[in-house]
Amino acid sequence: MKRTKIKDILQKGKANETVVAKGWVRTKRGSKNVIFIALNDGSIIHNLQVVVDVNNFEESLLRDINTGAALSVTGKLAESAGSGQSIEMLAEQIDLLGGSDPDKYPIQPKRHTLEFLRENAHLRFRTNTFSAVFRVRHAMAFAIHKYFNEKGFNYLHTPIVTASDAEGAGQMFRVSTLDPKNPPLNENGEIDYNQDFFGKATNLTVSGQLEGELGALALGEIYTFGPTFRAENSNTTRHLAEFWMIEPEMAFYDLNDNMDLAEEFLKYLIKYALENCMDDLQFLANRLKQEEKNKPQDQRSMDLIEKLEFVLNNDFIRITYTEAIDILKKSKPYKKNKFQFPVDWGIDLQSEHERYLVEKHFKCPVILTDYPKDIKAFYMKQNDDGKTVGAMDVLFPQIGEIIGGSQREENLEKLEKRMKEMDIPVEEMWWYLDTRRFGSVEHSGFGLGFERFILFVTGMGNIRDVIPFARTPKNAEF
RNA sequence: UCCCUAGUAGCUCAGUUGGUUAGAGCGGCGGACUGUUAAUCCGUAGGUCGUAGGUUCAAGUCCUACCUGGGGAGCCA
Repeated sequence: MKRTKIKDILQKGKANETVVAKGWVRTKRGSKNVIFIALNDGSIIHNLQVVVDVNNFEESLLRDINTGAALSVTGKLAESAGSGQSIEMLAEQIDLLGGSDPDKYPIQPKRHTLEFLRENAHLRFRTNTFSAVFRVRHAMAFAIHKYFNEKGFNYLHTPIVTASDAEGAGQMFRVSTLDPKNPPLNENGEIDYNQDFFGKATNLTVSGQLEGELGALALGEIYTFGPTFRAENSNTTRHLAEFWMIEPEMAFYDLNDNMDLAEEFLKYLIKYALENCMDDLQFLANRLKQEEKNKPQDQRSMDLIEKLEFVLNNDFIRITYTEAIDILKKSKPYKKNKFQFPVDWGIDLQSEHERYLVEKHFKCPVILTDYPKDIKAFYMKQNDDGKTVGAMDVLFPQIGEIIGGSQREENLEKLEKRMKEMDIPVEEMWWYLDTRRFGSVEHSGFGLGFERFILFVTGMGNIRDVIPFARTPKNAEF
């Protein structure tokens, strides 16, 4: 007999039907004559309650059914006599597929801290919280492809190994096959990368954007969705050394089109989550409530599902950097000297400023546009005022910058001039500049940090808990 | 990288101004219980107090360095 997934049993199973369920034991409890096993197979957050008449089974088998063990159970479904579930299974045959020593299995049937589970990342999928998080993560990855496919975007695979160090997005991981103990040297005594695998120094990508632009300026609209690597020594709840990024790039889009797309895209994903992941979201919402119940009222976050619905049903606020500086200068914390960092036109906004705008002033996602050119990348569209560029950052409560994007400078002379000003090697970037030489058009794009978005949707607090195996400074276990 | 903070049983933590044999809850194990919901009740085992130095008659407790975790900041997605 084929196995039936527990999701299907719980949602479609009928009394008196005989089925086979396979899964892992969450808890076992019971008395002299009857034992209850909570069985979970990852298909849904809920467990199947297996009812075992002790007299029908070998004592040694029952002894081996411990938390974490894998079972195949055949039995008849029945309306539950207990109150926690509507349907349950009366076991007729139980096979122990894989035992689990209760003395050594780290995941106990009790509350664990997220820190402990992070150190047991190989087994944390077996908890309610992490199975919920990773089902939601999957659903969001799927919805991303679905959204772009429906809009006629092409999924473009940009390279993971790159020779370009001009992307300007931070420190890179070197990729090399040279002997680290005895690398070949050139006349100047420097490492001779001509002898390396690719004949030049190469790194892991920090962004697929530049290659993405090449695709967009022919295919029209493309997006990338792949791993991204930054060798920054960042130790925060929202940075990873290896993370996944979605980067759409569109020809014939100006900054407003870009913002419209970003907003529509985020709302599409949130709607998809609400329509397809309700069980998991409900669980995560409760988890968050439990976690925060000891906090004072004003420090608790909004109910997760209410928060998602709020973002879905409200327009994002769109203001310029200049207007934001104005608002900050008129704000209470500014006047009372509560900000730690200065607020002045031309300097980048600090976390505290962004949080004030999003969480206190507007209480809504905010898109900031038209930043001073000196704090933004070389490729951004230079505005007519000569001072600002057509950048846009989407700021979310708690997470901060979730999207960073811009209209791209399509004018060859302006772009080359800016590159020289910022010491970007123009000659090496000949392939990028060719798009401006031949049929250059207005175009735009942005990058969405996938894990930051998953933080928002799941209500989790640490980015290391929304990626299966986190890579952070001093940590590449598993 | 900087600032703050923590490291005591499998897990979560308590351990007073340094002072005899280091505690609890949960989990594990054994037992009880005619259907439980992270079951309940009784019993039981389990600890080089992060590592290395130092101060002291005496260090889980004080000092120094290092390692690791957590929070915040910077860099950014």
